[in-house]
Parts: sequence; C-alpha cells; structure tokens
Amino acid sequence: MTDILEYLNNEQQQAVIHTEGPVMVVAGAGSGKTRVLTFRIAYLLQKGIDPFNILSLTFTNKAAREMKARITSLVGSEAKSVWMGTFHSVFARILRADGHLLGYPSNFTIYDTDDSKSLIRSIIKELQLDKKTYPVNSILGRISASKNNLIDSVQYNNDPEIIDADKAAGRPFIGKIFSIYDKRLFQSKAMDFDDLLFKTNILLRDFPEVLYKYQNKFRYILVDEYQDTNHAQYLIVKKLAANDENICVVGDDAQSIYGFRGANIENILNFKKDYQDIKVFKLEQNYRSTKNIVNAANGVIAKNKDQIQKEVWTANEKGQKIPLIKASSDTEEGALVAHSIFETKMNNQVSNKDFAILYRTNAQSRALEEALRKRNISYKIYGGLSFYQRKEIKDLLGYFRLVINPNDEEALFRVINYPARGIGKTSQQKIIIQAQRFEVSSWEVIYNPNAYGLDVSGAVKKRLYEFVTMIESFSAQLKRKNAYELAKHIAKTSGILKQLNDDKTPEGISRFENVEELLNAINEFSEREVEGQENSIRPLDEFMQDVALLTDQDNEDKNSSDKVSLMTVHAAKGLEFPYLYIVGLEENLFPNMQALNTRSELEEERRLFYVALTRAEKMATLSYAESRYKWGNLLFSEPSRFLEEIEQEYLSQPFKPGVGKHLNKPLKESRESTKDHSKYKKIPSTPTNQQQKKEEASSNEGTFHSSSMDELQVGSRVEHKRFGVGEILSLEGQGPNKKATVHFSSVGQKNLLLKFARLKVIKE
DNA sequence: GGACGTTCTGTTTTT
DNA sequence: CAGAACGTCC
Repeated sequence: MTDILEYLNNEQQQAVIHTEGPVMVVAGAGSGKTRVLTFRIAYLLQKGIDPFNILSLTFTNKAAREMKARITSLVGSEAKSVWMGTFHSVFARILRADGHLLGYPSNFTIYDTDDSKSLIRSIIKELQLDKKTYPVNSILGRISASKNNLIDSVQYNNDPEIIDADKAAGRPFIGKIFSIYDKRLFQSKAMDFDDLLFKTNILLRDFPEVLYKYQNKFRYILVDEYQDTNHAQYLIVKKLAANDENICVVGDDAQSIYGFRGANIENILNFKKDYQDIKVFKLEQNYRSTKNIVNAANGVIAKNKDQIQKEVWTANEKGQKIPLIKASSDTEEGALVAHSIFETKMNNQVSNKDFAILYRTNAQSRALEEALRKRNISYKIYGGLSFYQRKEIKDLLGYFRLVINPNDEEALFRVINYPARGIGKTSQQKIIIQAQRFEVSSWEVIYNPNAYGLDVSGAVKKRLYEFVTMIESFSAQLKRKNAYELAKHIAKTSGILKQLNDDKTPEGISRFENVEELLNAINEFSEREVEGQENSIRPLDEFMQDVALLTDQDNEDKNSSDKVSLMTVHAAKGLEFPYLYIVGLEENLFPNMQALNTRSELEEERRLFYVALTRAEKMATLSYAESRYKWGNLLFSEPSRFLEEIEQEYLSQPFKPGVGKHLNKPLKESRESTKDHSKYKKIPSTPTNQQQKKEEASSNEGTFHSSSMDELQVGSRVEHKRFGVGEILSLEGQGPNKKATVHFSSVGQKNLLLKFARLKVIKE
C-alpha cells in the first residue's frame, strides 16, 4: 500500500485526513480541489471504510467517472462500489429503487426540458390561454423555481403571496398550469429534472424508514461544487448527513455561476451555521495559471460583495500579459482568433488540443467555426444542441421510451404518427380529450378506445390497434433481447430507418448517420460486460435509464484527437487549457444583458468571467467585436466593462474605454433577505413590454404593409429592416426561393433570397 | 388527414 | 436565421 498522502501539499493533506465530522474545503481556482476529493475517498477506503458507505456527488457524470478511475488506480477496484454521480443521476437511482412509495414505477421516464416545455405548451393551449401572456419559458422557470424550493402545486395555489404576485403580473393561471402539469407528469409516470430532487426530498421526508436506510448506507458524504447547489439539493444532503455528520463539501464561492438554475450561494456562505464543530480548510495556492492570470482574475471579483475571504496566489512564473484582440465584427473576430491560434501553435510548437475558445452564448460559436474551418484547424464543440436533443435521435428514443413506459405521453405523441401512419392531429386531440376526461393516460385510451368512448373512424381505430400491437410486441421483447438487438428491431419495424434512408438531402444523410451512431452506442453498451454479472443480457431499459441526464461532456471522447475545444464558459467549469481565448467581451453580451438587473446578477457575471480566466494555464487572450450579427441584424456594441475592470498592468496593451459610456442600468438590490429568495426569483417580464413594441410597429401601418410573395414585383418600392428603402431591380426563380436584386439607397445593390428577406412593400 | 407554403417569433447559461 | 406554428389546398 502506497502512502498516497505524499502526493499532496500540506493544506491538501489536512483536508484529506480529517475524515470525521463536518468539513468544508474552500478551494480557490486551480488549487487542486478535485485532487482533494479523489484522495479523500481513496484515503477513506485505505482506512478500511466500506466503499458501499460512501456517497460522492459531483457536477458531471464525466467528473465522477474520472475520479473513479483515479481512485481505482490508487487503491484498487473496490473503488467501483462507491456511489458517485451527479445529484440528478444518484437520486434518479434512489427513486427507481424506492419511488414506488410515491406511486412511481421503477421505469418512470425522465422528461428533459423539451418534453416539459412541450407539455406546458399543450396545457396552455387546452386552457385556451394566450401564449404571449403565458410564455412557456417563464412558466417553466416559475414552476422549476417553486419545486426547487419544495413548494408543490397545492402549496403554490394556497399561498396568497404567490397568487397575488401572479395576479399582479397579469397571469393568474400559472398555479392552474402548475397543477395540471404535475398531474399530467404523474399520469405519464414521468418526472422532470426538478422532480428528481423534489421527489427525493418528499421521499426522505415522508418515509422515515427510507431516510434511515440511506442515512445508514451513506456514512460518508462528499459534495463537489457545493457553491452551485440549490435549496432542494441542500436539503437532501442535510437530511442524509444528519446522523453521522461525516460530510465534506468542497467548493469555491467565487465560482458560483448557476444562480439562474436556483443555485444558492448562501449554501456555502452559511455552511458554518448548519453544523457545529465544523472544520474549514482553505486551499489558496493555485497550481494552474501564471501570476498574471491569477492576479487579473482576482481583481475582477475583488469588487464583489458576497464572498468568503481568501487570497488565491501562485508560485508559478509571471507569464505574459493578457493580449487583447479588437475586431470590427464577429467574422473578423473569428478570423483574428484563428490567426492567433495558428501563430501561437507555430511559435510554441504546441497542438490544437492545447487551445480552447470560450464564449458566453452558444450562438457565438458559428463565426468561430467558420474561421477555424478556413484555416483547416480542427475543432470540437462541446454543449450546444446535444446529440440526444436532435430531432431524429429524440424520435427514435421516443419509441424506446414508449416501449419501456407506455404511459409516457410526450413520447407517445412524438411517435404515434411518425412515420406517418394516418393518425393525425384531429385524432390525437380526441385521444387527449378522452384521456383527460377519464383522468387516465392516453395510452389507456388507445389501448381500449371503446371503453373510453373514443370517437374516431373505424379506419383510425384499426390503425391505432396496429400501433398498439406493434409497441406491445416490442415491450414483450424488452427482457429477452439485448439492448442493441431490440433497438435495431424497433428502428426497422417502426419504419424510422426507412424514412430517414429515403431522404437523400445532405441533412437527411447526416440524420441517418446520427441514428446509426446512436445504434452503435447502444451496441457498445450491450457488449460491455458488467462486473459480477458476466453473460447476462443488458436490456434496453437499462440503457435508457439516464439518457436524459447525459450531457455532451459525458460523451466519451472516442477520438480524443487533436482538436481545439469550443464551449460556453459554463461548460468549461472544472476544465483547464494551456492557451485560452475568451471572446465576445462586449457589454450586454458578456456581461449578458438579460443578467444585468440586480447587483448579485452582475456579481455572478463577474464570477463567470473569473471562471473563464482561471481556466487558462499559460496564456489567456481576450477579444471583442465592435459589431455583431444577431438574428439577421447588425448590432453595434460597447467593449465589456470587464475589460476596464482588469488592472492595466495585466494587459499587454493599454485599454481605454470607448467614447460611449456603458448603458449602466441602475442595479436593484436583489431579494437576498434569507428564506424566500427564489420564490419570486425572477419577476417575469411583463406582457405590457411586448405589447408596447407591437403597437410601435403597427403605428406605421398605412405606409407599409406586410407583403406576401406576389406583391413583390420588379419596380416595387420596398423597405428592409437593415438596409432601408430600396427598389426591386429584378426577380428570378419560382416558388419559395425567388431571388431578388434590390437597389438600396443606403448600401447599393443587394441580392436577396426572398424566402428569408423581410421586404415590405411601400404602398403609395 | 397530410403536404406544402407562409408567417411569426425567439433574444443566456444547463442538470 | 431557423424552427415552430399556422393556413390553404388537395
């Protein structure tokens, strides 16, 4: 047995060997946080603690896997029995085991955000509410915030304060939507992301025997990224740890960047109040970055009010000053960044994988991709539309979901008429209506249409019968066939493969390939043997269990080839790169406009920038563009205030703020009182805002008219949002893809594809 | 019922 | 600009 402690510095050792009682490790960026967690678990195991008694909650499943591998290499294979994973995946597992107490079967479906939104959309429609007054996103946000604070729909509707707030915002029916939403989830035997935490809380609250069971099992609990836990997660941890109080939380308040998801920075700030005899260890030495980067980053958050006092320092070399790239447009920004990567590669003899480009929003990746492609630099995008969210993938997964849990309503209506089999919208509506009338799932209705008085033609009934029979035949094979065989059988029999194969457009081919890739992944899963159960079949439901919880980060890098990484700052958490580019440093983009309402929101944006900077080892380059295309509009921007907030001495060239001033909105103090913070987390944007915009636009009526295709003719005077007034010189082509050459007085001639061009005919 | 065309509408970060 | 929603026609 090796003495694993010799790998650690003094501070880290202390945090590792203090195994009993509550421990908080406040770990600055790059200070070896993961190392401490890993070694702490290894140390526990070496001490003879049963791996079965350890629970480790990490931020991504990938982090858990890597930690496990590391621990295995330190102390051997017993590490494999430690429970490790994200909050969501660990508690999904618990709910699959004990959720029956709450009325859920173990094969319940996990609805992802798309499923939730789609359900809410249909509820709003059924209630005949105006979707502009009830925007799906904010409704879901409201429900989510509520669940994260352990307020269910009944409490929501009984809380006069909440109801009054909704009424005041002109949306009295949110509570009703919430109730129906939850009822429908339950009928579908499904849980949304927030339910995984919410229901776990209920389970532990209402069933003491379950609580005891897990308290007894998890004698040692470790939580990573504690600064990003929300109230529901906080409570679960607190309950589980209540007996032994062998809890170790690791985090960095300066890296709390998930406030929008209900993360409550108070959790870490107040940890001391929750436990007595708590030991606090601070890891302040940064091993990752140069002095310049560490100091610049420290300066950015120094202005924040909410923080735990600590001083991150480094013994590393000073390093070079931070270069600043100023571009005129997003295209140029991409080109300059690509150029800089090219040069740096040459000058330092390093490879693509040593580089990363971080941005605030996913949409920014496009210009960068193009620039990199032009220079033949290969890259990989993390996040964005994840593989599992693509339409063709969700369609096939829809079949799998339905086979496993026929009550899954979202899956049912996704696939009931795809590929087309003559069960159209009207019939689907009728099914839903009957299902709701009898308060059963839609599957029940189509399974037994006569019993529920489903009023559709005989032909449709026949098609429904065929559909039900097909799904049932799949279900019957669930335990008999391995995941791959069944998946392939379903893909063929359902007609999905054929449908996709018939589409020979480039997009169609790529969709087909995606489906093949999914099938390959399932094949790999089927063939991977699980220790202790060799020769046993690995069925499809096992594969599907936490597909909804997989993130792009979790996809193993099969070709861990030499590529530049592109991702959002959020996705970069926990990662590090020798050469880093942070792009789009423009006021309103980063810091983000939507996030600039309260002081604490600005502070979170600063922490986000801090996280970004501290990912860099040798060099961090910043860039901004003076203008940028967004939704087809050219927008001009001010350099980000963050550039001014970095001390001059850390930048390689002087930065002077532009002539214009930031449109500094006065920042409101957020409700930080204590208890009810996120109950009213975001006051949703008032409908009046949007109505006003509409009215402004329509005040032009009389002069312009929204034009249909054939109003556009050679010689027509037209107006374009961006280019102004012009005249159509020529038209070419038929149908939707007409091309027009238009002369605009402001910019000269432009060729426009009419399908996308917004031209308004000016009527005399 | 379904295909195909037109119009409208997002507009942050993610488990 | 892209995708969803809506409208029209067979």
